[in-house]
Amino acid sequence: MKAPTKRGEILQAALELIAEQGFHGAPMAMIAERAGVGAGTIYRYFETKDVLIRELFEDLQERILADILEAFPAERPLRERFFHFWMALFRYMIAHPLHFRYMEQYHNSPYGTALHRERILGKPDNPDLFRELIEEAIEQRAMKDLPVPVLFSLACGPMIMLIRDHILGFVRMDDALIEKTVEACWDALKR
Amino acid sequence: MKAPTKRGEILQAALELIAEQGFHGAPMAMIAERAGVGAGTIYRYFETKDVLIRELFEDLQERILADILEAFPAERPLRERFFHFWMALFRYMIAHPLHFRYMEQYHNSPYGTALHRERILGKPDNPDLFRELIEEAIEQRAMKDLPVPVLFSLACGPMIMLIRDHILGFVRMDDALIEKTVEACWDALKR
DNA sequence: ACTAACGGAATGAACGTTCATTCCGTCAGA
DNA sequence: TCTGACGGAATGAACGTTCATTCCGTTAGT
Repeated sequence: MKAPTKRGEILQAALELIAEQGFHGAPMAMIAERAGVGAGTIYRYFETKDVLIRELFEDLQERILADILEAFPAERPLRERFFHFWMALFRYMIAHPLHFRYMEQYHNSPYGTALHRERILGKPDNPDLFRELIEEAIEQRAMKDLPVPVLFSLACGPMIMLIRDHILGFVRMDDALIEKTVEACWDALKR
Repeated sequence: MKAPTKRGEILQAALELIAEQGFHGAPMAMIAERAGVGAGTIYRYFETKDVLIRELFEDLQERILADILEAFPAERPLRERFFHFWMALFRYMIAHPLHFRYMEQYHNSPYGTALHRERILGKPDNPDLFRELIEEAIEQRAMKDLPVPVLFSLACGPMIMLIRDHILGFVRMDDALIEKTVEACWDALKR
């Protein structure tokens, strides 16, 4: 399929260890070992551990966005796009639990806060799909009259908690249940 | 008012450092310094750093619960109790941002997962106020027909995100906005 | 009333461990 | 033979924890 490059092996090893054990449980030596690589070799591809962590995050972010954008019904009504967005994200995370766990670790760390700040304040060069969705809905007066961060949290909050609970095995989210959940979020948002 | 005990000083110092900097940013030496205490002294009060962290969590948990239970309208209708619970929790966290940040750090760590498991599976000796609220609502058929963890996340998820955003200054939650938000959550939950 | 002995509380230098990073000898390909 | 990629031992900083020592309020003896 794809010839595994050294760089790729290192990223994959870091992903697995950090997702499963957190940043604590992923020392460079262990990442090297799992990647089948000398400890020093990592530094040929990543300047520091920090850079490795950040590049892995950006890598995953791109892959996730690409997945959601695939078959995105850009021309359909708002509600349909809202549903597509969340269903796709949910399914992706359930199919790639390591990606979710990594993103979670990343967000709950000093890295995460700076990123969140950019999202809230709407960094322009990063086309934030969900943010655009919300802003369009506000224009159409389809949503409750609440500040953007509140609307944002009404949708994101439950999703994130539920994906974690599913991955940890506390609840089984099948397609029907995901749809019902997205529906409930929509009820929270809609005017 | 209260004579500050050494134990209390240590807990307060740990709370501040961990809430502000995370577990990483709070080495024992630094906690000792801020508490105005020798490094070794901490070990007269807490067996290990682990124990210190856990006892601080339990201490905060108790204080928060006591605050919510104050003036809790136990005999009023479900909806009113739901509103009281979330309004009180919200106000408490906004008034005590360090407590919130500490709880967040704790939950996003190995400590947190075990705890969450107990909550979801319903450890009986810990009277979980919100869980009881949900279960009563299910009996009354006042809520959507969804599994408990889903209902749970529909309420908790947004609240947690919003309290963080408020503390980080991304949104200003005043009493009126909090009420509107709780209302939106209720819309997500109600049948 | 004064002092000397006592003992638990407190201290912080020192220890052992863990980690990110660097260094340098080795080896494969050109 | 020369070059640069590679591995893994070496390095030093940072951390949690320990322990020999100091400090100080209390007590017992005179």
